Amino acid sequence: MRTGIITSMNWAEHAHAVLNEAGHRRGGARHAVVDLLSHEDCCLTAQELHDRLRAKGRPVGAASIYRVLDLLVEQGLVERIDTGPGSARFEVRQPSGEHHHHIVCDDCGKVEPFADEQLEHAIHEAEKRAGARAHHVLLRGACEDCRAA
Amino acid sequence: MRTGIITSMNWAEHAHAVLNEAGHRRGGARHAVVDLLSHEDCCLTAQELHDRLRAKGRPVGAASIYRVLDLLVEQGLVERIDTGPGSARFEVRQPSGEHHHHIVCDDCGKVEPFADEQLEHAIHEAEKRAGARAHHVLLRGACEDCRAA
DNA sequence: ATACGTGCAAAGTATTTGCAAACGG
DNA sequence: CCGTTTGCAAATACTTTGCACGTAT
Repeated sequence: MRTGIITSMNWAEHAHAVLNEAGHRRGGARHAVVDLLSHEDCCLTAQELHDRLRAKGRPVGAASIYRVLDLLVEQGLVERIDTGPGSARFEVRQPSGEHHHHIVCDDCGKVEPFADEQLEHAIHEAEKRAGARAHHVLLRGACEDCRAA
Repeated sequence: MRTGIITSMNWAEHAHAVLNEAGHRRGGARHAVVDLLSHEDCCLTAQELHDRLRAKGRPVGAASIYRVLDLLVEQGLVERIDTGPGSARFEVRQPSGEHHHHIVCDDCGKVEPFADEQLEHAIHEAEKRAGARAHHVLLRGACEDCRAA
């Protein structure tokens, strides 16, 4: 996925525009979360967002992180992905619809992105048949690190 | 899915056999949970199990339910499915590998099963390519009830 | 008899909510 | 200025753990 940087700016702009449109103001916490998310290529947990923002010297209260994420999910700007117990993950939704799925390591819990053209096609067909409008696939298996160990 | 009743007995037997094999004794709580699960066609939350067992007049402590479920997942007898925040869902895993996926209603949160032959095929291909050994698909969209409303 | 299973209650996490202060437009 | 956003702390919801007792083998 080499498009992260290129589209990040677009997504951040897009996100602020949508929020503005919906009558939301641009506060510091929200800006920080949107900015951080826009530079990520794969999903993060609320905790990871919290930690990274603090590390960046722009700490944001946990509650605000959850509130901002809720808002973003509600506006369709972010996808919520439940990869297992303990914590939900959040990832930017490109307006183009371009996206990937995830493979979770059974052993260490690491989450990695993967994309598959054919699978995507089959899912869109299934979506139509079922009358759904979004989807997500989770694969499970040992990651390279754990396979080696 | 018309096979629920027919295979339930087999699965319950299978489950007890596997647990026995692994050196586990057959206590009351475990039996009650296995029995209930075996009669279900779709996934239940721990809370739902708790409630239904109580309603059946065979109350089981919440802790035991979680412990039994952990054990069943560990032995590959049950699949854990995270459909959203709040609670994980659990569903029997047929030894045959036969299974379905789920569609979650954006509105009311209801979870319904769906199966798709072609999709299943595409996923198996993707699994091979990614080196995974299990998968699960979640679709999202309004359910019939909510579409009507 | 003895180790595993169970239930209760206490402890942990992740997330949500109430509220007063800070802030954007 | 006024309503939104934020951060803190308290509250909640779900799940796990510690421990004493019950029970299967």
